Amino acid sequence: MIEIPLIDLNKQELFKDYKNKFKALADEKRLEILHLLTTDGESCVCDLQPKIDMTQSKLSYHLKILLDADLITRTTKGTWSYYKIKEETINHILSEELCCIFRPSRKKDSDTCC
Amino acid sequence: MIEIPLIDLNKQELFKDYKNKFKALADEKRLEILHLLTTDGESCVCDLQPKIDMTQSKLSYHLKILLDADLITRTTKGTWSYYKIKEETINHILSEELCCIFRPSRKKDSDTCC
DNA sequence: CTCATACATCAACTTATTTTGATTTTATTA
DNA sequence: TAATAAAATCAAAATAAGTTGATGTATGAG
Repeated sequence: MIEIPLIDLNKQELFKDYKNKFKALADEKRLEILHLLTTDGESCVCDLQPKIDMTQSKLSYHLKILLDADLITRTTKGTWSYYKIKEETINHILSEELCCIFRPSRKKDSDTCC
Repeated sequence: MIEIPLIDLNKQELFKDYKNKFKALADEKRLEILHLLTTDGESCVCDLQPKIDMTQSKLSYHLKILLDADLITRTTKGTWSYYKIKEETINHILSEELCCIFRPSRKKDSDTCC
């Protein structure tokens, strides 16, 4: 006998993906990191560390969560890891009103900005 | 001696508020509830309960979290509690691409919709 | 080759969130 | 008035997430 799901599976998959992204956004420290990456652009861990008050291992932990949620990207050059906002994802999820906080390309110059 | 915060206080306040909203969104069950309220409009707990597979106390718990985050509103009529999407908040936070999932007024009829 | 730096990862621990079942409150109905 | 129904709340248990300090692994500089 076939069970009919209460809600279709594609939506369940979508919800799971959004849940992961919202979970990654659901932390003040991580919002701070995202904001820093938005204003300062691509940065390495050692750049971020003094700007937000956090130990290196904690910072790496939070960056990994943002990375896994596809909200940022990483490129490694030698012993440095450079992190950058993934605008594609951020813009897909967040409203334009949040633009000047987390959307680099919409920073301050648009009328629709806060 | 005055400490200069690494990041200004207004932004900290903003981040705290966003964190709370993202935290409320960071759960599959709650996204399901929001989606149901989006498609079905204002509903009471007893309407929602059979549609999503959840016990009453669990449902009330999750509704309270959405309510506290200002993502939905409640009106009580007699012994019923009716919950409704708070479009103002949803639209302020989420992108238009998420409209047909969580934004009642943008449902399906717009080209920018998914 | 040795040392310092940048970063990731790990395991133990602490804290926060979710689930469960029972209870309470208020309102409606018989 | 007694019985039922809707929904909120509570306390205990179960899960999950975040923090900490230590360790590992490259890489680059001297």
